[in-house]
Amino acid sequence: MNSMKVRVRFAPSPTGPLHIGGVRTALYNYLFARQHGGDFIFRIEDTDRTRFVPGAEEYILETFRWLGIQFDEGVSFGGDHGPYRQSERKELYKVYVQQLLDQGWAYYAFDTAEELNARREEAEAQGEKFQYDASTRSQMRNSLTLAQEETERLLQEGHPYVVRFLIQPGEDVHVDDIIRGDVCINSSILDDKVLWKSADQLPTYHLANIVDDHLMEVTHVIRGEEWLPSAPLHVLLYRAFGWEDTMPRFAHLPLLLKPDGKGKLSKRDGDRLGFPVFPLEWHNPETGEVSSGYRESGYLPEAVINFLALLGWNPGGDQEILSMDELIEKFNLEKCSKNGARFDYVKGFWFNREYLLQRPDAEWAPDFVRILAEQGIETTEEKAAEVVSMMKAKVIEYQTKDGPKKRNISFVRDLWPLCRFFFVAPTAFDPEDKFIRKNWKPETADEMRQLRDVLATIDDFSVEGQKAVVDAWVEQSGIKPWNAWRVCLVGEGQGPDMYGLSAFLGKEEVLRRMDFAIQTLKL
RNA sequence: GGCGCUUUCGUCUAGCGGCUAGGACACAUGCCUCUCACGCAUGGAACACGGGUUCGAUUCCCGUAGGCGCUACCA
Repeated sequence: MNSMKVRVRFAPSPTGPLHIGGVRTALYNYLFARQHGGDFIFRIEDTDRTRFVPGAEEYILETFRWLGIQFDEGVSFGGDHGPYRQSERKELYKVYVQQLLDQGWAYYAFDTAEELNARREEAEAQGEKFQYDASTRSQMRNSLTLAQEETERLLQEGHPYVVRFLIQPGEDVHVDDIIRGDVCINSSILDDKVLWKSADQLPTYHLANIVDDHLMEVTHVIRGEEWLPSAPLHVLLYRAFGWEDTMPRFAHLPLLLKPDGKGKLSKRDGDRLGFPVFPLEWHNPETGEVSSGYRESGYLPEAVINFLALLGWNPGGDQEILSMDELIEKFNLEKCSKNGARFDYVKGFWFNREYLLQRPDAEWAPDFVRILAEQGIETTEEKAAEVVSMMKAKVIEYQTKDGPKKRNISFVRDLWPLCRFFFVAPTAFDPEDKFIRKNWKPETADEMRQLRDVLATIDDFSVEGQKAVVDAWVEQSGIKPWNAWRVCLVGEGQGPDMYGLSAFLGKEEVLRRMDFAIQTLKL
C-alpha cells in the first residue's frame, strides 16, 4: 500500500472562474505529487449540468498553464484512466450504483420534490429538521417500504427515482486525516445521501468522486475543509464497495477567509477591497460582467504561487521567498495549519514586489512600454528600462477602505503615475505647491540661468559627463541647485536623481524645460 | 438548532512541557539624502477564558466563549 505510486487529483467543476482558494488546493496537490514523484490528474466534475458554464474548463486549464502547474494526465492531457470528464463516464457509474443496489447498500426512492419539501416544512414548523435517514425512511416511498412488485412496477413504468445510500445508524465512523488526525462522526447524523439523480440520470458528487478516485487509483485526496463533514460518508462508500483497503488518505485544507469581517473569501471582497479573487480575468458569458484576475492585474505567476503556498502552510524557517523547486522540496501536509487563513492581499503586494525586483529592468520594459502606449506615449524598450531603473524604488499612493495609503511599487503598472514627466514636459506650475514655494526663491531664476548656461557647455551629457562639470560649478558657486532644477524638469517635488533624469531627457530637452520654467516662474 | 473542525502580535505564522515566545507583511521612529523614496537600524504589538494533569504549562486533557464549515436530486 505504501509502496504504491502517489497519485493525486484536482477535480474542479466547470461552473465559472476558478476561485483563488481552488488554485491553492491545486497547488498543494501539485507540490505533493512532485515531491513524491507521483502523478497529478486533472478531472472535470461536471455532473451538475444545470451549473455548467461554457468556457470554464478552458479557463481552468489556462490558469495552470500560466502558473506553471503541470498535470500528468486528465482532460486534455490524456492518460490510461479516462475519460476524465465525469459527464462522459455515465455508463461506468451505472454499473457501480447497480452493484450497491444489488448488494443492499442502496435503495430506490420515489419521493417527489414536493413530497420532500412538504416534509421539510412540516419539520421546520416544529422547529426540527427533516432528514432522510433511519428514523424517517420507513415513512417514505422507497424500495424499502414498497412491496417488491410495486417497486418493479414503478421502475418499469418509468417513474422518476433516485438511488439513496442506506446508512446504518449508530456507528462511529473514523476518518484518518493527515492534517487533523482522527475525525469521528456517528453515522446516525448522516442522511441517506442521494447517489443517483432522477433529473439527469447522473451520479451525484459523492458517488462519482469515490468511483473515480478508486478507478483512477488516487492515493491521496487533498481538498478543502468544506468536504470534511462528508468524509465519513465517503469512507462508508469505500467500505460498501469493498475498496477500503485501497482507500486514499485524506487531507482537508483550511479555508481562505475574508481579509476583514466574517466568513470565507468571496468575489465581493475582491470588488470591495480592490484585489482579484480569480487567477485570470473572467468575462461572464451571461451577464457580460468582467472580474479582474491576478494575471491581468500585473502579478507574476511565481509571486502568486509563493503567496498562496504560504497561506495555510509554511516550512518553518525564516525564509519566505521560495521558488517552486524549493516549495516542492519543503512541502509537508502535516505542517499545514488547521485553522482558516485570512486572505492578506497586502502581503500579496509584497510578494509581487520581491519577484518583480529580482527581474532585470529590461524584463519590465515590454509591459511598461505597453502601459505607456495606453497613455498615448510612444517610447522604446531601452528608454522604458532606463525609467524603470530610476523609479522602481519609489512608492505609490493607493486607495483603501480607510482612505489613501502609500506602498512600494509592486506592479509594473504602478510606475506610470510617477513617470509622466519623463515623457511630458511641465506646462504649468502650481503656485500653491509647497515644494515649489519652498525651493523657488527670488534669486532662483538667476541661479537656474547660470546652471542652464553651464549645462549648455557640456558635450557628454551622460550622468558622469554632467556630474564632472556641474559638481565643480556647485563647488565654486556655492549654489545648491537640485531642488529648483527638479522644479524645472519635473514640475514638482518628486522623481529620480537629477543627473539621471537630465541624462535621460537629453541636453536639448533639459535646456528647453529650464528656459520654460525660468520664464514662467519669474514672479 | 444539530454535527464537525478550529483558537499565538492587526494579518500570515514558528513553537511540538522549562524560550527575554522567533520571523514576515503592515505600522511607528531614526540614519542616509538633491525631492519622494529605496536601503539600513530601532520600536510597539500575541499565547481567548476557566478548570485540571505536572515540580513546571503557550505546549497535554476537559469545559466555556469566539471563529469557520457542513446540514440539496450543488460541487
